[in-house]
Amino acid sequence: MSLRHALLGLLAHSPASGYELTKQFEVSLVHAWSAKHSQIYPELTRMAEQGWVAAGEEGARGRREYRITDAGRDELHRWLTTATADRVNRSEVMLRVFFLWTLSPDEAAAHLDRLAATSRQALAGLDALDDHVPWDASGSDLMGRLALEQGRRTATTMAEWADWAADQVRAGHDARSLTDRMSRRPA
Amino acid sequence: MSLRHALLGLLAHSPASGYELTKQFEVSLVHAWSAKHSQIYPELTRMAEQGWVAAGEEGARGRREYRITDAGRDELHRWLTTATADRVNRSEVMLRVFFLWTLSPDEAAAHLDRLAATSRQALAGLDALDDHVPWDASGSDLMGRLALEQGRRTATTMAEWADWAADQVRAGHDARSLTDRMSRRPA
DNA sequence: GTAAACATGTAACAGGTTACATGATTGT
DNA sequence: ACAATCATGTAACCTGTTACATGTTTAC
Repeated sequence: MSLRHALLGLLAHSPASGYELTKQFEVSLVHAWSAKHSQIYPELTRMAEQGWVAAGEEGARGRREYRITDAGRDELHRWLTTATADRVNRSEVMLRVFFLWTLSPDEAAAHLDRLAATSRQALAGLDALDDHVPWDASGSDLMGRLALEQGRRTATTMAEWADWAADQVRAGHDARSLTDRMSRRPA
Repeated sequence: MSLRHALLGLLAHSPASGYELTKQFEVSLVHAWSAKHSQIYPELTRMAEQGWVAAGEEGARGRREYRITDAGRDELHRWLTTATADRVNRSEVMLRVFFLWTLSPDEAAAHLDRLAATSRQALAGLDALDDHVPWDASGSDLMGRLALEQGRRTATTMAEWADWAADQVRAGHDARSLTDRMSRRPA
């Protein structure tokens, strides 16, 4: 389960309340993982029982701050260094592509055009995020910037692929057979 | 829910039993979605109740074949053409990257090297798949090849990013501050 | 005073995985 | 005869989302 490790990672940076952790999922971590408060609060309770985190005194407005324990840091390190088979990619976007053949060529090409536009919008959003985040020289901000760059490259790749795929579909529509025109990777 | 639509998409190609659909998830669709037979069988029952698919007679070994109905085709078309906000990306890979700062620079760089290697393995797997699948000129095979190309491009992007990120981490380790050396996108 | 933000929790449900359970047919 | 593959189903459990529910503090 990744949620526990996401929480450990956030708490490794500094102690925080469930409320604050929820906000961090909404902002900094949103492109990698997400979680609602209704999942986070019970999870923190279980992690405290397990000894990975420790709950502090109850503060103002019932705020309870959690801090990571040594056992928690050990578990975080174990999770980061033990190679685990990654869970299968689930992509609704790609699922749709598989079934685009059931649409008319015009509809399919339009769908791919929209996909390219959406990817470029996502890219613009990441650029804007980069501009407005006050990055410092800390290790965690550094990794945040590496992750952001990954997002940029992935969004760019998706946009360029969608352009290419739309071209392929349109070329196939114009000619007798799309297959003849498919550019395949060089042998 | 995407499972229903994945099943509709597969049945749009040809009628099939739950068993056959399960196999198709394991093979052709595995890079886009996955589902176990224990999820597929009850889902087909519900879809039949809803009128999106129709169950045929029970054949040998209790085999029951489902075919898509007109209502099912309508729903598939609606799903493909109605723009739906894509569910948030969940990536355990990127989640780990966010927390690499808790490791030593050597460990972090090694992690990114492994990530690059894994991506190149995935790329090789996709190339092998392309070679051994008997593609024909049908629309569904065409879309399969477009999706495969997307996988190739994404894997390549990930590998190149991981190489770059590992360099950044190592450069930061060698120098006083990693930030000075981070290449940022041009304004 | 009142709206916004802080702060925490529970319940019901949907989606998905693992494990349990059974039986028929085909190939060797 | 035995193993592999075909073929279907249920139950328990885990993860995650939406909705319900409550009370405090700060800023205007």
